[in-house]
Amino acid sequence: MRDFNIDHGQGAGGAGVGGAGKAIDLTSRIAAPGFVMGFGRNEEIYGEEESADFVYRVVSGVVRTIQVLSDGRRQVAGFHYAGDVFGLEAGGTHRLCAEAVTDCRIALVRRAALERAADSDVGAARELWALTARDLQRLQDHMLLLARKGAVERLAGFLIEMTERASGAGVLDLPMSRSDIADYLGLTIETVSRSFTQLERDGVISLSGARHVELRDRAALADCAG
Amino acid sequence: MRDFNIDHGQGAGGAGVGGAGKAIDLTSRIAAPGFVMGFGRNEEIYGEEESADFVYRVVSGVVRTIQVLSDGRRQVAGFHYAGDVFGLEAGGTHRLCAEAVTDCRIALVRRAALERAADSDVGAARELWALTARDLQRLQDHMLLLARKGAVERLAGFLIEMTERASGAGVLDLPMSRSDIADYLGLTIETVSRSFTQLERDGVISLSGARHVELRDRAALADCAG
DNA sequence: CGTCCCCTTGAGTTATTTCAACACTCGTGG
DNA sequence: CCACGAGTGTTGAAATAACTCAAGGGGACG
Repeated sequence: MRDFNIDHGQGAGGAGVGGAGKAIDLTSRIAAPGFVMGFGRNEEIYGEEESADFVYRVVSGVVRTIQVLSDGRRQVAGFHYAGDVFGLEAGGTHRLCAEAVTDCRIALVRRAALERAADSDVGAARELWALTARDLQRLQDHMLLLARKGAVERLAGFLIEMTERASGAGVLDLPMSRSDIADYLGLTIETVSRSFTQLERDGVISLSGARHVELRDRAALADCAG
Repeated sequence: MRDFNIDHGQGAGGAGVGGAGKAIDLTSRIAAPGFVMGFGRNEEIYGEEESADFVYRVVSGVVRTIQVLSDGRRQVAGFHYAGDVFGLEAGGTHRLCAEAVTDCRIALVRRAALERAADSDVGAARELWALTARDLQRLQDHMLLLARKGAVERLAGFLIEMTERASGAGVLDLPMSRSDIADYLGLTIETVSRSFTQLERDGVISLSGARHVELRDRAALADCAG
């Protein structure tokens, strides 16, 4: 977090949040004097073991949170899209690190401000809890995928998850690399690639370039996901 | 939850909690008029999709929470020992189901009571959040294990996790079956069994019966866990 | 003493990884 | 404008880890 590309001002107004009220909006209840920073592709937003002084919200772009094993094996814990909050910890330090998948703008909120808000406002406290609970729930589903599903099932599950997040347009845009997908799904890039081709051969999806996926048969895709 | 084996009274006093203050004690801050129920081995405590009217605390015995895939594939999400709280949901329904691994006694607390407490007492609200956050953290570690580790590493990781929970005695007691362990680690019972034998061959552990494990070389075990 | 259940072990199969080669895209500089 | 190289994705062939199927062992309990 070295390069200060600060975009001071009403960090709230930006892109992404509003919408159908689905995304929990940290700033709706909490008077957060957030400021916005820009990050370039693959830039680190915060590191593992760093003290968790801030909570982050994606204004635009995509972010990944990752965990690294001592010997270098990497696990992508999740992808975060516009409106998503990440980096919220109950304890004092970050357990994952966060990196920009694409160029992105991130709103920062001081953790201390949230603590204060939670201490006085019951609704705010509940909102923080809900955010953590939502992460937990997503992780449970992901755990089932990792523990019990085959390569094609995992990829199908991933595509469905991404459809739910990105705009509902016919063509799904995947800003992350094969390597990111592989590390999210607990596979190798080769297996991810082969699974893509298999889904395409089966007529479930159609690829145009590596990052654009057209979902031809959503029911079949859901089927593949198990 | 059909067989009502209720053991009314001061559900708080029971076994398990106290200790070194490590376990978060739901009843310390929250005046919970909990009551205690007994469950037999393999009995269901609550089911998936059941409405989450209660939160549970293990008084004695061991509990597993599980997830089942439509085609029957099973995933054990976690094991819960005396003092552990489980079944706490931010939403209204249980996402997992819970079963008794051994005969056990479980303290039940009305969810509504907790909600009320959280609305008036900031500390209680924070405690609920902390419980969820702790689950989340454990799940992140587990996800890394599932996604990126080999069979022996997974088993070693499991044994270390269990040592941290059970009493620190030299011999570790594993009340759960090989099938439970396999479903927790995303393996088959055969692979779990083979991994046990390999750790024994390598002089890391020593088995006496299937459920008693002596940790001969804890450093080597930690090594195996990666 | 026999039966049941669970655990272990072996042998063959399968899914995924590993290693290696090749194709595509996209800037950069000649 | 084309050649080049780096980065990224795909494909093939061989190796390997884990799974499946099958058989046998041992303890608990009637």
